[in-house]
Amino acid sequence: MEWSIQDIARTAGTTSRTLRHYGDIGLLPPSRVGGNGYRYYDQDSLVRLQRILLLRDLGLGLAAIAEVLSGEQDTGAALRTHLALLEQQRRRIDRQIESVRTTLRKTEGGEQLMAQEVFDGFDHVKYEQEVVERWGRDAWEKGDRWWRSLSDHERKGFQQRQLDIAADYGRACHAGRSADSAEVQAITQRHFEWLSATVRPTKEYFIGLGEMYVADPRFAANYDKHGTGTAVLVRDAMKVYAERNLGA
Amino acid sequence: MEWSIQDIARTAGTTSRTLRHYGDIGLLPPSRVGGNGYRYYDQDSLVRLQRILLLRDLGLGLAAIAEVLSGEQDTGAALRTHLALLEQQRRRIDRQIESVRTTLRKTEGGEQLMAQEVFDGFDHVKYEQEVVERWGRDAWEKGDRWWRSLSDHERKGFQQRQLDIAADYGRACHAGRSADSAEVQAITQRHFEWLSATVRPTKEYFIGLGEMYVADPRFAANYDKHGTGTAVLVRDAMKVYAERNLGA
DNA sequence: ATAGAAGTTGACGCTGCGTCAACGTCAAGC
DNA sequence: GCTTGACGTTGACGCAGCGTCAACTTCTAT
Repeated sequence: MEWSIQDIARTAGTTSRTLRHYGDIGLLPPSRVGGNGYRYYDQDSLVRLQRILLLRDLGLGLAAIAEVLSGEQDTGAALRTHLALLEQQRRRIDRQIESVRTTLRKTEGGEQLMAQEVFDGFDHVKYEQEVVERWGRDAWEKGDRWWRSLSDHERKGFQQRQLDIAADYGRACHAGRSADSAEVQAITQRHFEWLSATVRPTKEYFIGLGEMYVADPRFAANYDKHGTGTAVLVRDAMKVYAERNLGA
Repeated sequence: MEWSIQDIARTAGTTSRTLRHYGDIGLLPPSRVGGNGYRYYDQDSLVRLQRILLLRDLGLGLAAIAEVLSGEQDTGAALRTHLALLEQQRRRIDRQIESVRTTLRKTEGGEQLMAQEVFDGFDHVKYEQEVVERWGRDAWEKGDRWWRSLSDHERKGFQQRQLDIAADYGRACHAGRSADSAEVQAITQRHFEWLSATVRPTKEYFIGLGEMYVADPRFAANYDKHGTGTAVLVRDAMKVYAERNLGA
């Protein structure tokens, strides 16, 4: 028995375009092509098509399907590989959903849509290269191990303390305090302690970090959102603190 | 302050190609373009870029991001829409994972990779149009309601009985029984009863169904996998059964 | 002055078809 | 025998979001 392209398309629940596509890429050649160029399909074609569509519904790509059907790859292996891939996707989606929910809560709570608490949140993977360049691989690895060792709760707490510090800087800035004022230096003291949780900052490190805060808008934005100029104040305060309290 | 394209790309953790793309589509134009064509970005650009990347990490499309950032669409609404979309995707993935697992179990169990137990598994949605054409909308809706009313367990059982019947037909065919033999007619009796669970088949319906089994490879394959010619035997047996037992 | 790094503008590639466009075929009715 | 309409064909573009050459021009440092 032989069917036209539309016949096959309809019975299999797909479209003629798809069939021509499968023909073009050699996945499902017509069993016969008429002198007029018409494609005709037989029973075997249809069985093959069913398998293709089945695998496709499972989410496999056409290339993978071709491999399975040509027997180059056994079905079980292909499915297991694909399963792993699907599970990975699912985790990704789950993470995204979580992130979106969080972001949603934040924006609904009136917070600005801002970059994550960069660095202060230690997005280590993303900034690994940069951190390594600036402070050396040792510092990176140490910080990373430490960060990973924390529980979710601890991480949140750590970030929260950072947010509080930033907010306090902001208020001080708004109140017109100078970088070397006792008030600001007290905040910087907390800032220093907060940072000490990971690496014991040296004088240069601490000053350099301060400069980073203004030079790199990713960081600056996190402070300046509490008022323009806060980032500059922070930098100066850190410099003063370092020179007063950290040995050469 | 002003940065080159690479500076921005590095600090934001993306590539210059991406930035040019965003420039091309108007999502993030450079703050300045030099006489030599070089792109330069300022602090505002970077903040905007951060927001873009944040939203992108949440999975939003560039078009959606553009809307949000231009203020045409409020962030909350966009995020909620997106959240719904993500959840939908997750359900899809979950279903796929389930299907792949099932298929995997089946193929590992030695079963052939075959099209699902078509029709006999009542893939109603897929074949709705066809069923309606052949047997009318009433029959469809009745069958559909019935099928939906079943539990998963019941559905499996129903499919299993069908598989058993098909296998028995296959054995009878292999043994050379004729369509009007008592043995085959006994199987057909079960077949009829099985079908009666959904619609009380009329004579014409039952005969027509038999013809469908051979005319349509989707169905034929499900019988002929037990041996070539089984589908034909089934058709004939059904015809005999209908004429003997079903009133005009 | 010259090398090498970094910049530019195209343009193709990838996935899986949907969707025209422009044109040939075939069965049916007048 | 001609028209009509349904169905067929082969291109080719479009889509999302950049990666990846390619072929040049510019900046920077020696």
